[in-house]
Amino acid sequence: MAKNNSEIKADLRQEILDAAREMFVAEGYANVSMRKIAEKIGYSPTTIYLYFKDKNDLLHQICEESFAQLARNISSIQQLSANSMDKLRMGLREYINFGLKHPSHYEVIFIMPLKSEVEAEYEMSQGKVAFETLCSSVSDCIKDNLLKNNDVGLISQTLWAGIHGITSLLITHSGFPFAEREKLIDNVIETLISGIEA
Amino acid sequence: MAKNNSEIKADLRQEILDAAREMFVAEGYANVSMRKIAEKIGYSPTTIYLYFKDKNDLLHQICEESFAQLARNISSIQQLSANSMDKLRMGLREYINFGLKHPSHYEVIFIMPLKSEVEAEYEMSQGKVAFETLCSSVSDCIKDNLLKNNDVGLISQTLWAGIHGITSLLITHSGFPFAEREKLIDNVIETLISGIEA
DNA sequence: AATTTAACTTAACAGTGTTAAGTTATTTTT
DNA sequence: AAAAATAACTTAACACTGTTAAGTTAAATT
Repeated sequence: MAKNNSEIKADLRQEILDAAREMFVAEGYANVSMRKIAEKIGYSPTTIYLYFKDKNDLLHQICEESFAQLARNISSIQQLSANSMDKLRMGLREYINFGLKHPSHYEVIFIMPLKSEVEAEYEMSQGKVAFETLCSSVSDCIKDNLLKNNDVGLISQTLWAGIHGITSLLITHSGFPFAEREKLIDNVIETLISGIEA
Repeated sequence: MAKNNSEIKADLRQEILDAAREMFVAEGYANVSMRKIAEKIGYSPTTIYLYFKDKNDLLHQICEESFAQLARNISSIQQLSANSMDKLRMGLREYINFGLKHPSHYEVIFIMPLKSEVEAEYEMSQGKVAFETLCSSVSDCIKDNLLKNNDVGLISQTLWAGIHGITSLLITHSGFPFAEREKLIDNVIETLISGIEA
């Protein structure tokens, strides 16, 4: 029943991550202080620094987890038995849905600029996995001769720009009088698909 | 030679705006404190609060100025003698260029989420002007029967999503191994245009 | 000449991220 | 079994932050 010490230690790191993620999502990164996180988990603020370099590092670790989740979601779509173009469409939609379902989270991951000295080292290491999943979906469409261009990287980055654009606009400019949400998202995806189609 | 008092007062507001903009651009909104701004202009920190409600308000006022500049830039393109589709293309490119030329500035305007109680009141009052300039450019293309859809708002929002996407990605994910910048921007614009074209 | 107003400052509050030093309990070594 | 080392955590403090209430000083108005 009782956990031994190493389990408790391992748990504490995850406990901090869980508490921080929940609070970042609920109140926004800037509005959550190390002291508040510490209070929530019942430790002193400085304990967090035993597990994470600083507040930015804590954010980065949470980003990694979320990137990994998004990558799994998109990846599982690619294993459905549908044509490559429809799977690409579904992948794009999953990306947007992921962002809109976790707006504060998406903000933290993709919108907020994370300037850290060590950022270059591990930046997007899981984010790259998610992007590469998109690339392989695009690659499948190219193999099926469905696109007018065969530069996988260029097309994938263009698609990413499009879906990141609509996702982040809907999140950060919530006061703007956008068209009906589903209709707008459909239009963005169909415009992108139609723009790269053969 | 010497300015009278009302001129000095009027100047001080602009002086604060100029100093704040320069520092926000150079160091990022979060890294500039009211005290640093005050020191730069040679007044006490609290003086700023005589001209602006709070730090967020100061940011909003700067945004308004920049929106207005962007709107003028795009608007002047629409008065060239070229076909409506090319002018639309040039407008899209001007938007992206504006963002990349003033990355910290763009960040402050379009990327950073500005949650203020009074935001809804004046949010994007100049931003709307910029957006409406894009709308009228789209509208011209529709009049010339060049688009496959005639929903001006929907198309404009889709285009905005695309150009905002590439601009903000290039700014905030500068560590990502993007394709060659000009090639990528061209591809985004051509994909969007080709996606809405008749 | 007295009063009001405008423009600005001082001092302070309540918070922030972060660090250095200290404590306590457990584990390892002798 | 006693001593030393380590791990896990806390206390106290530093140097900041945005913001406000109260105070000052000089000019304009009555």
